[in-house]
Amino acid sequence: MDAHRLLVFRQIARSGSIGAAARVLGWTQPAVSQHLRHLERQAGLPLVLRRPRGIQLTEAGRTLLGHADALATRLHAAADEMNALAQLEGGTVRLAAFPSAGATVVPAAMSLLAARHPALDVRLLQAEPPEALELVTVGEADLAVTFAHDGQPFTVPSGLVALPVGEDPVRLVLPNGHAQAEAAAVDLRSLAADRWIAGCERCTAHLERLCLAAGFTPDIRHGSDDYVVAQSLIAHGLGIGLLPQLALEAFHNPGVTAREVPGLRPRALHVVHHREAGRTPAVRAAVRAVRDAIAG
Amino acid sequence: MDAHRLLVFRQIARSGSIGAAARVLGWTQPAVSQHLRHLERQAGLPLVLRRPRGIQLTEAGRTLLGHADALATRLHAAADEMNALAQLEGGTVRLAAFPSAGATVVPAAMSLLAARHPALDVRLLQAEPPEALELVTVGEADLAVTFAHDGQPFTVPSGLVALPVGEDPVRLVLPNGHAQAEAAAVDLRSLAADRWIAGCERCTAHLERLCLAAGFTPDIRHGSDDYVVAQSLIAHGLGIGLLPQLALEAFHNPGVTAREVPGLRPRALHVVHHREAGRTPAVRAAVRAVRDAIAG
DNA sequence: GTAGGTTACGATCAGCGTAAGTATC
DNA sequence: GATACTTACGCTGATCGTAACCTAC
Repeated sequence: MDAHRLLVFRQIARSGSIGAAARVLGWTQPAVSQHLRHLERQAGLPLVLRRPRGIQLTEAGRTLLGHADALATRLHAAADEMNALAQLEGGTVRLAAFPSAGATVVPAAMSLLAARHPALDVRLLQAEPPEALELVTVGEADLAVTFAHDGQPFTVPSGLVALPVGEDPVRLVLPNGHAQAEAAAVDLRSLAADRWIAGCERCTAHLERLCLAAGFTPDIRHGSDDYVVAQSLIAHGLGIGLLPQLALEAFHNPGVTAREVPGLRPRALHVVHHREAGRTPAVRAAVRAVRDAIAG
Repeated sequence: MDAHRLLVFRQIARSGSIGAAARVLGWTQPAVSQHLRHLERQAGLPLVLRRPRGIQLTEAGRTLLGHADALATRLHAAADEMNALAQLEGGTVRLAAFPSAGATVVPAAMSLLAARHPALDVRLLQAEPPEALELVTVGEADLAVTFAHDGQPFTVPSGLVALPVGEDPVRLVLPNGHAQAEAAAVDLRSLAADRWIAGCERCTAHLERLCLAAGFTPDIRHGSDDYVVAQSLIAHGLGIGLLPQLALEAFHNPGVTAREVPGLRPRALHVVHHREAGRTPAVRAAVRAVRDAIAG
């Protein structure tokens, strides 16, 4: 059964004659006649009775018309739904973001998205960058918000693309009253003797790389990728650490002081999605919203 | 939305890759790829994510797949139903027949049809030939069983075709004990003085034409197109008449005697249907059954 | 190398239009 | 003659195949 012919047949049935159907379709009469002939040959049955003032459906024709109507309805529904998705009048976008972004810029971005496209369903999944990339790779998330420290090679799995969406300065975090808390200019070299609190795996690597460049190996006593825990450890004088600005925006323990370190490069923020997803309106809108939330 | 492309897309989704879909379809990979590209362009959305070992559906793709599945199901259902009608594994045929046929050959034909095609739904409508033709013309019956007396022009409305299916001898019906009831050979001329019982309009015209040819005008006292009534009138000695053999087979009043009249031509029996209906299997089967019932 | 996919382009065939013919009113 | 449809046939264009190329593993 050829669906196209079925739709032509439907027009014949609705118009009441082959010629009328041809006029509606913008075709000539023989073109429509041929379609009907093919359909009847394929069905092995006459579908219409040719009468002087038009056609009349046979039993087979009435039966087929029911199917043709259902077909047309389906096709329209499909087109409508595709249009809704293209116009962002529906659909879902799933964001995977690391915690400090999930507590700051991502909610802001989601709020922007909700305002711009109320019908869009936005969902947040919390995941550190490596897991976030995996979620996108396997299709459980549409967009990952990730970071990469300066000097760390930032590569994404093949098939994915990363777009820079901003930077996140890295601060030195000291307990209130620390010797360097009020110094004019902070230098890592002056902290070689301190004890350190490390963060996530990649943050720890970044810290070690920086200290090595400054001429010492940091004495890392504790580690936590939870910025609330890290600040608490620091506030209790158990060590010092580096924390990104986003983490300090998400939560700032009053017992700690954050200092800018000259020469300390910010970490880069990216959004990552499948290469093809860059043409999905919902993903594009989400990317714009994340970028605007960071810029705003 | 192009239905054909949708079905190709369905195959892609089911196969898990464009190449696999191409193999199933017996096409090359680029052919399938093009279909997908057109579909994505028309939808304005990516439908699949191209991954190293095949494709993965996007949200739009999953949505569209649902519609494509529904479409395929419909098309199969339509084909199945057309096939059932073509194979006489379903469907309806409506017969319009005049009373004496409806009481004799048509039930026999319906019985034959039921035996040959148990799933076929056969319906009988009783109607004198002119009305039967009208029923077929307007589509309320598929097949008319009609008769035409010898010498009567038998024409059917345009668009309809008539097929001869047999003959029905016309008998002279006399009350038992009538002078001619036991004669060696009956001659209409010997009945010029009798009173007559006429039948339906066309039968009356036929009777008058026969009598005129025999040299007299019949003294018609009563008329009834009901053969039971007519025979009752004759049995009571109120007149004599002509009745077709089918009417006598349907009902024979023991008070009447039927005689063959040499030279009296039988009436012709036809089945009539729309020209196109001649290719409808159910109608063809019904025609065969009527013909076989008359011949058997 | 193998597997999956795309782009570019040529060739073929489905399908529409034109023209001519049939039938009914 | 007007309307409805079919048949015959030519031409165009959608669509499929071939060839060349890209990417990932």
